[in-house]
Amino acid sequence: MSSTGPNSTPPPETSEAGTLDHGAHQHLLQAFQEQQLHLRNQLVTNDDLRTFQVHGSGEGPSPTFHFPELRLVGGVDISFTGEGFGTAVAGLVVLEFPSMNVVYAKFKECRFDLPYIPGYLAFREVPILQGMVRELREQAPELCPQIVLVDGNGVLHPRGFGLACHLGVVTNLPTIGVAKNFLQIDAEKDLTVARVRERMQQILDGGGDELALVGQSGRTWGAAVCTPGTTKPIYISTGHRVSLPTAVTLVRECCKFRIPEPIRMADQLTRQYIRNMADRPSA
DNA sequence: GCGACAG
DNA sequence: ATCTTGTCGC
Repeated sequence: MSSTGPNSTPPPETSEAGTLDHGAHQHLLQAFQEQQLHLRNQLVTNDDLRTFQVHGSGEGPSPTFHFPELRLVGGVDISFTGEGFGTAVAGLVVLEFPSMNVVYAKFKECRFDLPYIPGYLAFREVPILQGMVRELREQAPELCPQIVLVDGNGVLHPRGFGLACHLGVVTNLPTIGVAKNFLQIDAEKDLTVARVRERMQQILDGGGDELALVGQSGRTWGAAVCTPGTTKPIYISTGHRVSLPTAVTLVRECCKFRIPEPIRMADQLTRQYIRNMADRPSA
């Protein structure tokens, strides 16, 4: 092929743990994109009324006021062990709503062949998480969550189909995306990290705590929310079978700290599992 | 070429 | 994501 001269000939081999060769996986990413475009047609953006039916009509701040039918909320997270860049542990937890008591927690060791690429998080994480949801349904169907909070974005994503959407569609479970950092969307040039931070500060100064993430196109991608006592927002977006207003309300009601409990527990317990793993190397 | 970059 | 204990403060 034509490129540079025969002098600076690039080495043919690159595969090995930690080597990020986007070119070598270009075809896989393209296939993955096409798969996503099909799945995206199945995305549901309105509320699942059985889960989110509103109780009463408009007064009295009760913890369960908005979601009288909601009992179980799930949370998923994947933590890395440090032993090789592809070695990780995935966690799926289920909490009781609104007590936020953990009633189910499962972990699974796994390895990744492909690197993390912004915009393609689902490519790595969906397979393992989908398997864990299937296992839960088989082993303890009575503990299957009515909705799952995912550590990553929903429609707040370059192709409008982040990890939360993807996991929601393939499992047919309602999902909400909760990201700890803002992912810029190429098409919305005005929605940059700096601008969002700036506008969020204005909201805070005005006594508010929530910023609608509306791009120049007019589309609402999600919301930046500073949960009580925090200045650094979390970025909430719809995954599947839920509306943004409902997603924001539910996430708020799951927050004891900055990160909603289901995700915080999934993260915390997964790390704990990794620590205990080191003591017992006997496989 | 440069910047941006969920976990 | 991860390297990392104690510590300053409401």
